[in-house]
Amino acid sequence: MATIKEVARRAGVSLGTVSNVLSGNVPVSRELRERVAAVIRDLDYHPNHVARSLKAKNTKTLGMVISDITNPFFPLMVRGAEDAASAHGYFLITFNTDDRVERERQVLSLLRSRRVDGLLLVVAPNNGDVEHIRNTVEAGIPIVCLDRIQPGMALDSVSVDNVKGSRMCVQHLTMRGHRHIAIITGSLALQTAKDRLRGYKLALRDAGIKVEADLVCEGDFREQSGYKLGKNLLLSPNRPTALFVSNGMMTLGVLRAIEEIGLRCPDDLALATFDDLPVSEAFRPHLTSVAQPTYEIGHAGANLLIERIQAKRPGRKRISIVLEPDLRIRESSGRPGQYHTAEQLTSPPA
Amino acid sequence: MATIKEVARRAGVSLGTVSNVLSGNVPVSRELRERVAAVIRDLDYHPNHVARSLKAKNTKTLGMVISDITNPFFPLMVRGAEDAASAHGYFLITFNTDDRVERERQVLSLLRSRRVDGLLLVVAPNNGDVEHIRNTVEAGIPIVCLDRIQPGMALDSVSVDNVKGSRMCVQHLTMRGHRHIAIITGSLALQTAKDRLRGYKLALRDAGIKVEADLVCEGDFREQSGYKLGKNLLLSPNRPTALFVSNGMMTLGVLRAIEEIGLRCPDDLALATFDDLPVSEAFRPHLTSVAQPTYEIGHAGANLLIERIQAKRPGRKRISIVLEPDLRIRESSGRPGQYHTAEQLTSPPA
DNA sequence: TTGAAAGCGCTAACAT
DNA sequence: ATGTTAGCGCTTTCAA
Repeated sequence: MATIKEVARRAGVSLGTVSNVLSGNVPVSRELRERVAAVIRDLDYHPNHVARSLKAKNTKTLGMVISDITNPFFPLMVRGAEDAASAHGYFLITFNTDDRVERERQVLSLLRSRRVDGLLLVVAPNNGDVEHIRNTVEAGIPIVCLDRIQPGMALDSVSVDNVKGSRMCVQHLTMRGHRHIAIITGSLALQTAKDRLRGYKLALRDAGIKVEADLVCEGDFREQSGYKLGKNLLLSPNRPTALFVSNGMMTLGVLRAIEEIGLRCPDDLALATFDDLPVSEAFRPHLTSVAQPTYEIGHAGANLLIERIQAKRPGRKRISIVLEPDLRIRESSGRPGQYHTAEQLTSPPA
Repeated sequence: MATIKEVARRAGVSLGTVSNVLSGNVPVSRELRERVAAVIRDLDYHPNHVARSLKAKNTKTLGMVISDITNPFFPLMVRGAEDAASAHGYFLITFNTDDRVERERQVLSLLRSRRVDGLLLVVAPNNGDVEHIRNTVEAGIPIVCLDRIQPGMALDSVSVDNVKGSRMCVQHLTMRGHRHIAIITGSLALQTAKDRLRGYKLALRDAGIKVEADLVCEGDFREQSGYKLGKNLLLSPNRPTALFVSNGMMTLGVLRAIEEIGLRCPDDLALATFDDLPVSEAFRPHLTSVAQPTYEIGHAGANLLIERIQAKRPGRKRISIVLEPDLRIRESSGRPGQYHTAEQLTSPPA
């Protein structure tokens, strides 16, 4: 592979001149410029970005750490981040942690060796095990948390108002007349999951409904836990008339459970969920859901990160961008007035 | 950020010794080893991989070029590639081209500047505009094509037997009794799309059915084209009794068209499709489809690429791995014997 | 076993 | 406007 030296030799100019032609920072005479350009084309020369990075002490690369790209929630977020990064001349390297802290630790270490200029981080559930994150911050690497925020660690973040979103959504269920509303939460080691639970409780309180402990089930944001907990819930003697699921993947599991048991939604059970997955129009029933501006989270996150890197947003003050969720009322939560008899609202059919 | 020099100074050893401790290639006395290790921990030292790359003339990085990560077909493929890359100590950088050649050209150039060790490439529809790919190969950068193969360019590839897959699938439709079977193809600038059309034609021939030109519609593998062509087809006087769609995204569009028109599937129309998207269990009707081993394509592709890079598979001979598709018969193509009256099979209801 | 030093390809400061 | 050169952080000879 050709080097800048080779180009200089063939064009009969000095190495610095080629560099100047390339960067455009220093004026070069028309003649030399054209001679150099011609050689570059002939040789199909591509400047060695590795060498540039070593010299410049930056890599124009961002690291993005998510749980799993095959979770349909993430691709839009990644795409948003990538588009923003690209627009500013940055590369984006994405890593999956499968929500395991050990893997997150390992990934951060690799990314630091690669000298990424900054990090977009969807934290794994960690129960306070954040040494690796703290070290990274101390090493001077800017971090922007996406989607989930890390409590107790003044990091920049872009997230959604989870409390508000689930509160709106559960409120919608109470307004349909439900008083037996269950929730399947995410792992409560995540602030996101706690917040969504909090919104649920607030909505119940607003409606003067007591929280029933056996209607609150802790899942882990994965399909399987939605299936299992959904099945338990729907087969239990205290079957709820409505179910709020804290994310889209678990809802897929719940749908499977509903079908297996042979219940009909929304007739036998009203369903509403956090997340409106991209292909959800093809789901039946159409799901009432709280949509997040997923692309925007990634996009705004990358933009904020780049501003931090370029120190256009200096200072120690943390920046938290909180985006608005959007309640989309559809088929799965039933029609207005559908649920109104005492039996329907309080107990399952015999 | 600490350097190897700093570590050496603090440990009171030479710079080479630290390097030897790090690599483990050269024996170092226990004492020095421990002293160095301690300093590394204290300083939270992370070896500068950029410098290593410059020296070593490799980056331990693979480039992956796909059309669009938000297309649900790709995440599993990317994950497969990433898992394989990770297992061998490689990074994976993913880029979207949105199936535009100009963007592909640009991306390859960026990737070459970054000195990736090899490329995983899902080619964009290009009508022979492949100069940038040829240049990359000539520069000595190994390329493995995924999913789509590039005709006329002896590149390594991992793909699926598209002819066989669509032939099986359309054969299934003819065996249900259909004789008016339409196809929505992908962009015929792609070999993949041509192959799936070929399988369709073969299946018709097998069943002694003539190809009707107005039942063959060229789309572009995107949702919107499925919607539009689906709508045309279903509203045309020569409405087919069955429809084979060449990929999953276009099928989403077709489902939307079916719903808007108010047709019932499979009763009014039998539907079958290439691709079995990850969340498709939640679709209604359940789709009869040809599933591809998507994860495996990415995984095998990355493994093959790494073998090429490490020259464990030397020689000029091209390697083509062709994986088997899997026909999954479900609800959307109807029940056996469902379609048997002459009217149902030849003309739409008045 | 350990240390010293050259050099990977580039940028930028300096000299001409 | 152009050329020369030091040095980014590392690996890898080569010498000691």
